[in-house]
Amino acid sequence: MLSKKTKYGIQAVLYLAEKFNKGPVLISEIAKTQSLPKKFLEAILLELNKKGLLHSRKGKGGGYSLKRPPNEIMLGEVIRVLEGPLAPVSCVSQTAYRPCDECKDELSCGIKVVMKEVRDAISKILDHKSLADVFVQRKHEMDKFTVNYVI
Amino acid sequence: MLSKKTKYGIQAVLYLAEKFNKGPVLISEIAKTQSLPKKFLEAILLELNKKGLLHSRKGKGGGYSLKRPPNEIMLGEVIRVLEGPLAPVSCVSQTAYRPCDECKDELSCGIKVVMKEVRDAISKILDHKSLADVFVQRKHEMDKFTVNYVI
DNA sequence: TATATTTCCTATCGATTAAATAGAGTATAC
DNA sequence: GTATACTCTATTTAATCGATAGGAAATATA
Repeated sequence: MLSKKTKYGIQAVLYLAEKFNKGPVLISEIAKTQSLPKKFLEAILLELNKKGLLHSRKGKGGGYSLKRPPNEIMLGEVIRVLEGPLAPVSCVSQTAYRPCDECKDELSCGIKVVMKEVRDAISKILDHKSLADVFVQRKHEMDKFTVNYVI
Repeated sequence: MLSKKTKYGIQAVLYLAEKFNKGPVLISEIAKTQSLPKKFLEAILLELNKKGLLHSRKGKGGGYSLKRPPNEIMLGEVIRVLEGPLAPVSCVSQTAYRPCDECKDELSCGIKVVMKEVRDAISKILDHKSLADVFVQRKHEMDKFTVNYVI
């Protein structure tokens, strides 16, 4: 299960995607409109910033913005920064490989092959779904439930 | 990332799968052969037992065994018992649906649709991979690295 | 029935992580 | 030079993880 930190982070970058090319956005604006705890959000954005997903400017007229356009930032990137590797076990992680310490023999492990499958399936989705894609999908989803009265 | 509890549990049921139809297996035997902390393993097996995956008998000649044959127990079941839902967010869980409390409006959530995709992809793998399947896969994997000297 | 065996149950412990907040520091626009 | 807004470090509280202890309950067998 994704942590609140990750969910907050995704909400925030989606908001920044919405405001892309409209100038810097204040942390407090994101916190207010998305109902997120401001101080916590501050830490989250800082982390995303350090990992190169965001751009920030201090002082008056400052704020946060996406470093790349929404169609070039993948959900997988955001999640990796805030939650860690996508892989269910570290020994099948592409970005953070580490042998499992419980595992005497990686070869005869058995679950490794299955978990690799899982990792690849997750990555196939999250590393190919951009913030822009999420927007389009959300739009579609909302339209399905919206009755369109055309006069 | 899967917890040690879950990994231990998987190791244990795989061992039980190996010993299926060969009578009850002692916790201490599993702990010893798989190098798992005995007391911790005890709690894990108890949980799997309560959720109906295992069969147990107390006293001399007792021990644990799989309640169903290895080809009828799916990895997904084991993981759900020990780790919780497969879904990355509770609002897309099939077995443990619960609205996310961060989420004002599930409809306009945006990430929900993506996470549903992820959940389905994970389930497609783990709910169709039985303990027996894992065995076959492990065998194949080991054979790939075994030079066969035929005299 | 007595006893050894083995799972079952409850409680507890230390360490780590999650979620959140506080407050001072630093850069920037005007 | 002052208000603004991000940056950094530290702390708090609660929850979870990993593990262990010790006795209760059930069972086989002598």
